[in-house]
Amino acid sequence: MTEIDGGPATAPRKRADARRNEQTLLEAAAAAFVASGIDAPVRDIATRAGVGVATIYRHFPTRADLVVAVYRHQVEACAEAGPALLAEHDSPYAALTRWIDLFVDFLVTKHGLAEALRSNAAEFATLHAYFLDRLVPVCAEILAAAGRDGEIRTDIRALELMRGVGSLCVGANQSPDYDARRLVALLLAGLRLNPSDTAPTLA
Amino acid sequence: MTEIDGGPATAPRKRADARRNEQTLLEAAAAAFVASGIDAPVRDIATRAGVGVATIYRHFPTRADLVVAVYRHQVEACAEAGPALLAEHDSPYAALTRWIDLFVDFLVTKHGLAEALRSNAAEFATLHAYFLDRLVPVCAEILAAAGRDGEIRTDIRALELMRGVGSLCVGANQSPDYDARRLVALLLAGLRLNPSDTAPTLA
DNA sequence: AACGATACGGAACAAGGTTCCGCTTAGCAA
DNA sequence: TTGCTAAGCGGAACCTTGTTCCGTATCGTT
Repeated sequence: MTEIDGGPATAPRKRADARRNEQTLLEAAAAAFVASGIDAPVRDIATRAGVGVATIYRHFPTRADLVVAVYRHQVEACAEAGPALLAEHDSPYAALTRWIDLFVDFLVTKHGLAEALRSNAAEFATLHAYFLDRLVPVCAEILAAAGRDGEIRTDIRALELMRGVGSLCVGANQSPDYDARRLVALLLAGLRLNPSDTAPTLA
Repeated sequence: MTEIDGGPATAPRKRADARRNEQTLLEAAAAAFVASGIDAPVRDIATRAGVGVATIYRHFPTRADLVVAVYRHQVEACAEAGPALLAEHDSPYAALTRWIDLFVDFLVTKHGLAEALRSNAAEFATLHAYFLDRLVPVCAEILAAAGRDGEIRTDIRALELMRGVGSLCVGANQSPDYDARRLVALLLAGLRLNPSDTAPTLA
């Protein structure tokens, strides 16, 4: 996203210290997110990075911008895994379960991310725009393939499914006896047209 | 919960103004919850009730205590509906879907309640203790009946299912294109051992 | 070396939760 | 009826966290 240089008369390339700070902030934020979830206090992140709070707002106007920047690589990896999984599995449904696995892994290891993704608060508009725009089409492609093969019902949209999965992942780390994966598996089982094809056990 | 009088040497019966205030607070809180969700600012509730903030804390030490008190009646009604539904439906699975419907209705009409129920934050311990202690056994009974009849898989516990449903209901009112009920239906479909028995359409 | 634009830090402000403390008043007894 | 005491009350004060503002420092260029 940040242009290295490139196009004709794009952004005039930021000052060196600004670029340095942005990088430092990303690392500090990543650390803070691991320690306290994505709701880590702005001051904490600023302190970790050794900058003032205003610097954070200057680089990342909303928390969502920061979150997006921190997790962009992982979202990208998840998105790219979709076509790959489709290619390497004969059954699109198998690819779907594997891909959803990746998505769940991503969500549950980032404390608070599922919650933010679920929320519709204006602050997270950026986060929605990026995460969903990037991942929904991937999910839709897998769903469509499975639908064509008659493996699953076709009356569910990708966004809807991902919202559901995201909701189930909220709070995954809050209780030892809440296993988001089992419930997601149940949800996916609900998609099947002929469930006797698959093992009926829940993980 | 508040003893009218009763037992031998129990709580020494609060002062009249205290009892009056408690009632006023419950009404004010109910109104505030409808207007702003269960996260309504303490000051708002206090203003509505015409009391100071400390009075709220005195009667309801945590927000969860207040929430529980406000919704106790409705939780009770939901709990009592369980056995009734089982009795009036031949298929326990049908009773299950109806009962879950009631539960979902309850959650989605109380902004923020599902979220609180899902959360494991220490503050909501009281809320968990009451809501879940009261409703989980009811759900368990219906699940067991459906399991005995071979309608659903038996490897899912009531608490687990209710957590899942609760999670799906979080954010039900946040997006016009998020329909918690459809997803809950999908989750319940995932429970079925022989889904071809039921209509495969999602509401 | 100097200058203008960019970026910075931290104080200041806002909003919400929680606690503290001096005052009020219900309930009881003389 | 009048006093007394403890339960109860109100709201100011305090803490935490997000957000903005502004005087100052620094970069990059001339």
